[in-house]
Amino acid sequence: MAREALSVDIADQLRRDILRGKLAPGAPIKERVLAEEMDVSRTPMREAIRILAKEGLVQLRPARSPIVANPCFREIAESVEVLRALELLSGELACRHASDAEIARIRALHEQIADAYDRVDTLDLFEIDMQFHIAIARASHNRALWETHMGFLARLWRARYLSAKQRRSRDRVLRQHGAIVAALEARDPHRVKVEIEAHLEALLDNIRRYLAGETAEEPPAPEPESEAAAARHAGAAL
Amino acid sequence: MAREALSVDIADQLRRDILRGKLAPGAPIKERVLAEEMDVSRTPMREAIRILAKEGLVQLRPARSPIVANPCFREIAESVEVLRALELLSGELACRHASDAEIARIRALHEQIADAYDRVDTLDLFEIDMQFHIAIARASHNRALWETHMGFLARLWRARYLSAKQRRSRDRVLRQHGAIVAALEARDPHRVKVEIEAHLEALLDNIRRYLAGETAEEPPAPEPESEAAAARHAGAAL
DNA sequence: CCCACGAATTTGGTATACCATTTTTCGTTG
DNA sequence: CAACGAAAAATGGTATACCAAATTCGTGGG
Repeated sequence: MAREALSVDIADQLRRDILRGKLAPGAPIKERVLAEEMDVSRTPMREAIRILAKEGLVQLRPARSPIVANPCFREIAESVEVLRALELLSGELACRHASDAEIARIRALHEQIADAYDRVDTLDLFEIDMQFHIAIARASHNRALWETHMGFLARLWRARYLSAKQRRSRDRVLRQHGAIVAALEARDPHRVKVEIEAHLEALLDNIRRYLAGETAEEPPAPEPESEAAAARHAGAAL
Repeated sequence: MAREALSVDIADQLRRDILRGKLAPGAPIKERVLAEEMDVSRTPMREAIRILAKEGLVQLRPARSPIVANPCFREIAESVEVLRALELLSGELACRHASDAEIARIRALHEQIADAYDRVDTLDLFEIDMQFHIAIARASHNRALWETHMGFLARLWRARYLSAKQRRSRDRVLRQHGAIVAALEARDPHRVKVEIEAHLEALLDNIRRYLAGETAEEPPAPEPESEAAAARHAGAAL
């Protein structure tokens, strides 16, 4: 038994393809062709698609090909709002619970970013950025929190990546990261909160600017999704 | 094509069985026997199990039967901490974005609870309680928020239910609900925040009391789950 | 009597085949 | 030539069969 996994490998691969743009937003995900391309059967491919759907990277449609999610600005902004709440909590808890070693690692990641700044390509840089933010969430020592946080990072990967590509914002990002690290080292929850908020505000600005006038193509959200149907998630239909 | 569904029906059924206690915490979920019991094939049963796993109600183990999640107090407390952040944000946004009709519906649910107070059985009462909290989250008009919020409600269903069963806490719960509704009607974010915080604090107290000395049977968390493996979720291994 | 080793069974993961619905295309007709 | 309709192709959902790993239980040796 392949100890827990072909489907997650496929999911990883798909995720990369989506985030790298090989599968454009809005593109259909045909499980048959993708399964053949990757030389696996439909079953694990199907599971992989579900995994990505839960993460919000692909959108399932009843009796239709799933498509690569293509969130409008409003949807992105809503996710960022939740991400803000999660990161603020992470920061607060990290001040209380993080070990010195964990904070040191966060600083190390920050310096790694500053170091690689204009040596490596944006995507590689962005990977470290991701690790930086994940490390903060993990430093909260709250598993439910960092797992959820990671889910939102994945969901916002593309938007964050597009934001990070805008070179002129890099100085600001670097400064903000530095400020966050310093506040963590001081274990000053209020400063951490302020700095994280500023960082996310800047992210939202970048995204807003990027998406300003372009894709007004998609309908806001044709899906009705009745409250009753949605409520099943919580077992409300018990 | 049964318009997107058998697996979610099964998931609903399983969720009910878990929450109603038919499948006790720690019990193994054998996809073969459950599939036969429900007279479906293993494929959709498998998908259903994954759905519940993502919700945190069942726990997948590599090369082992999944088991019904049996979180220890620490894990519950961590989830409640995240739930607090989500509900605080919900309350704040609801103050700004909720329609009067939505707030009226929240009050109606509150009064329905007060009404049914000691007429109906705890489980039915609890369903309404669930709807009450979901309605607040939905009033935020932030889809990502209320979906995530609903996920945590599901994850905490059992703990919340056990808390709600303690009759002597019901008066307090009712008072707190009333205070939350009043604060929402006044659209006073600060009051909403205070009241929600009190409500969740009480919840945690109840759970703590309930689980006080009993199940110290399970190992804290034998799963190492390397950071690298976990980081895949966020595409960090890109 | 206990421990160790191995075979059988259990169980989850994967592949393949089948079915139902939807979409598309092509032919016919007004 | 356009529009409607039926047939065919495509696609996702479900069922079944097969495989490999892991646990378990029985047996033999110490």
